[in-house]
Amino acid sequence: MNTQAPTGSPTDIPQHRYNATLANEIERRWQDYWDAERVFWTPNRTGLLAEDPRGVADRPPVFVLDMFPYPSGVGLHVGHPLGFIATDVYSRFERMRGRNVLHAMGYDAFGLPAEQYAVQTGQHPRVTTEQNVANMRRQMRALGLAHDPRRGPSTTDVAYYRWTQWIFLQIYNSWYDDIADRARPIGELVDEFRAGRFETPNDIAFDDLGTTEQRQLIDAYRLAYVAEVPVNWCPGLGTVLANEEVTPEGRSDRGNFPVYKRPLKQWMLRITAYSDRLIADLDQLDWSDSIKNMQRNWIGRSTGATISFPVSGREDLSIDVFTTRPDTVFGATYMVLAPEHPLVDEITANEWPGDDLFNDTGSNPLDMWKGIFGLTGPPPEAVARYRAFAAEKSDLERQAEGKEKTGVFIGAFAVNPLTTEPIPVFIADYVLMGYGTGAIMAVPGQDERDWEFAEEFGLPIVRTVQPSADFPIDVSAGGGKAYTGDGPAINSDFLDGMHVAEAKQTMIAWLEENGYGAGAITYKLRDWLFSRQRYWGEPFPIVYDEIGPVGLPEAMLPVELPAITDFEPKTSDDPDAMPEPPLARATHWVEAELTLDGPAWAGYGRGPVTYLRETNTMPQWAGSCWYYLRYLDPTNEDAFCDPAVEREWGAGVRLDGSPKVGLVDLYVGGVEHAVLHLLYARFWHKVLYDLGYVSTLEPFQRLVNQGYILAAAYTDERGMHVEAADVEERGGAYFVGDQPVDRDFGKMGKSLKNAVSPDDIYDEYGADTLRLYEMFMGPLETSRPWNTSDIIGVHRFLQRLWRNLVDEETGALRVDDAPVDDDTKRLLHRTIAAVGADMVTMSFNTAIARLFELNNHLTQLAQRGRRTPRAVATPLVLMVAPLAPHIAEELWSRLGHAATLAYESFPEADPAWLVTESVEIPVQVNGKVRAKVTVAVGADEATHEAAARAEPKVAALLADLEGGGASVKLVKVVPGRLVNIVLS
RNA sequence: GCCCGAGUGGUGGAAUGGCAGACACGGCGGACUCAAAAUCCGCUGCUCGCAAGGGCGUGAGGGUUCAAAUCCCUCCUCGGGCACCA
Repeated sequence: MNTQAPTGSPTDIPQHRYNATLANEIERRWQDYWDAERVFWTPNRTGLLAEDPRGVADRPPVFVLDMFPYPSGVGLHVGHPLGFIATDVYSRFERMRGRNVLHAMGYDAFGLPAEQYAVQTGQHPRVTTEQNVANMRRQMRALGLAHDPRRGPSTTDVAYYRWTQWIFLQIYNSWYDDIADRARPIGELVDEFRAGRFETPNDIAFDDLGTTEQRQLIDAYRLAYVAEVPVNWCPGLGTVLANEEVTPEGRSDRGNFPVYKRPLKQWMLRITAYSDRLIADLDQLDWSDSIKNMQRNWIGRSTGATISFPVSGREDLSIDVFTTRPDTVFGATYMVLAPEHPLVDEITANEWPGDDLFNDTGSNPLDMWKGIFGLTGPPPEAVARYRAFAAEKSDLERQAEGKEKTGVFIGAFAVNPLTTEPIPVFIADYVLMGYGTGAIMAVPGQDERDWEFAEEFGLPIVRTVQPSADFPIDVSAGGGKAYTGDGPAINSDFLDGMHVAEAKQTMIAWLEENGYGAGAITYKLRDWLFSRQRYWGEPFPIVYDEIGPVGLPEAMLPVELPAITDFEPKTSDDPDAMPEPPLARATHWVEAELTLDGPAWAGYGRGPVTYLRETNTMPQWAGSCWYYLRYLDPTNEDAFCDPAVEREWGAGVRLDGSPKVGLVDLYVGGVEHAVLHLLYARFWHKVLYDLGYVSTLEPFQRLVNQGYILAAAYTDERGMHVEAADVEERGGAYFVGDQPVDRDFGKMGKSLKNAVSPDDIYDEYGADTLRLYEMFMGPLETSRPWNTSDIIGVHRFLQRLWRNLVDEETGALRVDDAPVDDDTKRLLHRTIAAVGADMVTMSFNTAIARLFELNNHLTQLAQRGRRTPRAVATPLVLMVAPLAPHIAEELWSRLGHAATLAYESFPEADPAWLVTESVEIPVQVNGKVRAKVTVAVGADEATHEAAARAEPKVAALLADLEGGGASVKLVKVVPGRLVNIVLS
């Protein structure tokens, strides 16, 4: 594998051969040069970073962004930098296309691993974090990534998180105006109350309300608010988690600990206010359909209606339900509330209804309705028992039980407003408190879940949509199933005969007219749980008095993390343990005597008061919601980003030339952030947009999700992974020593023990080879297996490229200025055209293939004793530069250029050399290629046909076929492409 | 179950209606060498055939078309997302 001979004298190796030793020397030298000459310092047009020695600030702006990494202690493996290399190649290409390119790398450095390491070692997480950042910077530098070093903040920098806190305050100090459909400053809400445009409680004028009432009224509108909500409490981590951080199995995404639903007071961000805009604006983004679909599904918009069902015998009460099928109300034969629904306590009967209720049905289903929970006591006892049963079940158990329906009748009845019949009310855990109204009308005839429940509990089933002909129409319990398709309404009075869409419309109109409901939209998306009981995160800029939370004035930022020694959140196996954040132990910090000037409705103006600080911290997503904005203006101490600078970078265009709506031109990162980071960041950006701090509607215009690098992983007889590096192949089987092992493929990493370190690749081939190999493996978006033995191919290319320009023995340039033959010229310009086009679409693998072809052609010239023409060497080096920048800089320098090629123009193809005089095209007979003929470019169809018929093989075949009785039916000519002669 | 995406030589992949397998790895053969490495040249989808040449071929089956890896339908397999969301 080593490019040097393992034995033999050193004189065997030409002194100036491009091998790992030379590559490493070249790479280090050019990395030093780029730093020293500030080659990749990108100027802004205005503000603090406007210094512009190269005069490029007025070029069209392009902002290229990577999802910034978490600075882990274990360092990079070769799977990590795939996206970083791709954005680097693209950035360098765009710079050579005459753009002003912003490309930088920051660090997402708050979070659990640093904190857990701190817990183990007692070392402050800031220390390990900074070490890890330094280590990662070094590893990135070795790859030759062209980042502006001034623009790479860490989210843990106080100068950075000060602005994270500031943005949180903007969110806190805002409310969502549903009429204007945007966020507005909270002071304007007070204006609306004072002006009487918004109703106050009991119609008391806003200024006549007590301070507490004023504050509670206003707080209820804020985009950041404290609420007691059922949250995902993870005692094993000692913290609560966002829905997005909980796996479908009901465990923590990180650590895989069990997660329990508990009502707790927590900070929430009102992302649901943006549900519609988060869906609608996807249309203007250049993202893959799959990511857009994932976001749409996550937000989960459903249209339908809310309907009120009066509670029998309780004229003051009704049960509100949400349904997407208002056309089926005539088939609603029972109702189900979520077990924790607040109405349950109010309407649960004290006694089971008497037998007389069931006389007309002939049989008494009460015992079935009571089920196992209602057998031995009155309804309140059944409710209590069922609630205990449902709460005890973890989400995992629910999953395991599948769709087995459980529940219990609560002794109450509601009235179906359409049939006017009383229908029984149940509680069941298949109805979720968190969605819709937490209650449903059950329509077993048209809903599979309701059907199963109805069968289980002996409830009546009424079909209200006529099933299509191929559908089992047996509606008896056990005989049929729910019909969810379209068809004419039946058993539905005034809807009968209408199809679903029309029936829905008609029913909604009826409901609105008769006061039983209205059209409605619901979402699966919940508000964002924003508190974490951890140390290593951003402190909230919030204090509490006896009334509630108070936002700190901007002047009091940053709120720095207090120095403590015990970083560990209290973890437990006990689901009933309460969260206890580490910051609560910093008692001297928690208590703060402050004078906050401002309006009383915001909690201000109380003179010097001792407040208690918020002891939760923000989740890791906070810092990553806006880091790209800080890249624009990283040293600004007066604003998170100068609006003029944001406008400058937001003014670019999309690939098709139309104006962009997203700030970042190209964002590359892993698909694992499809709904977490990407949704949160869009939400924050839109709040900042509404408040006038940014000019762009969206953060990320074009998104590319890179695939993973996979690698062979090996398991022994026990199924344990073994170090892939220790495995040998013998006769198609795999062994560690004498032990046979099984091979499969998986994402490269620590857990599968199949990581390959970039350092090993540098040592053996150099960074340019690694860059080129990762780009050559396949399209950026697809996952592909790492295969160390394939690297030699791209390494050979670089060696040949070097050899074609530099004499391996003497180190002299072997380039001359003799005229270039036409074949070479045509190939050069075809290559330039193809590579340029591939760079735009980031098809780097095919761009590299084209460069191989051109270089192989030069190798063949060399075989014939021809030196490489300078007119080819120059553009070839420039085309290689974005992909393998170190060797390109070195060759560029040896070609006699004094300065970096980073700002040279990317070669442009001369159209004159792209056209040829004649072209070889296939001739098909009956759609099968039989021969090839050469025709002049621009020849007419008749000439094509004549040439095809004149071709000996074709002529012979035609004669043969015609002799057999066939005749020419059609001659299809696509000029310059092919001729197809069809006989029959 | 629902929603995406993918399936092409021994391998990674190319071709998005017009010559299937560009480019690369691997393999085979050759040149150079005492020899090896490195380098360079040639061949390399399967199959029948001494050859010339023929047949087959992009997960399976069907369809549209002069022409399908590419478009449509049905199915299979793999990957990803969601999942009692009313």
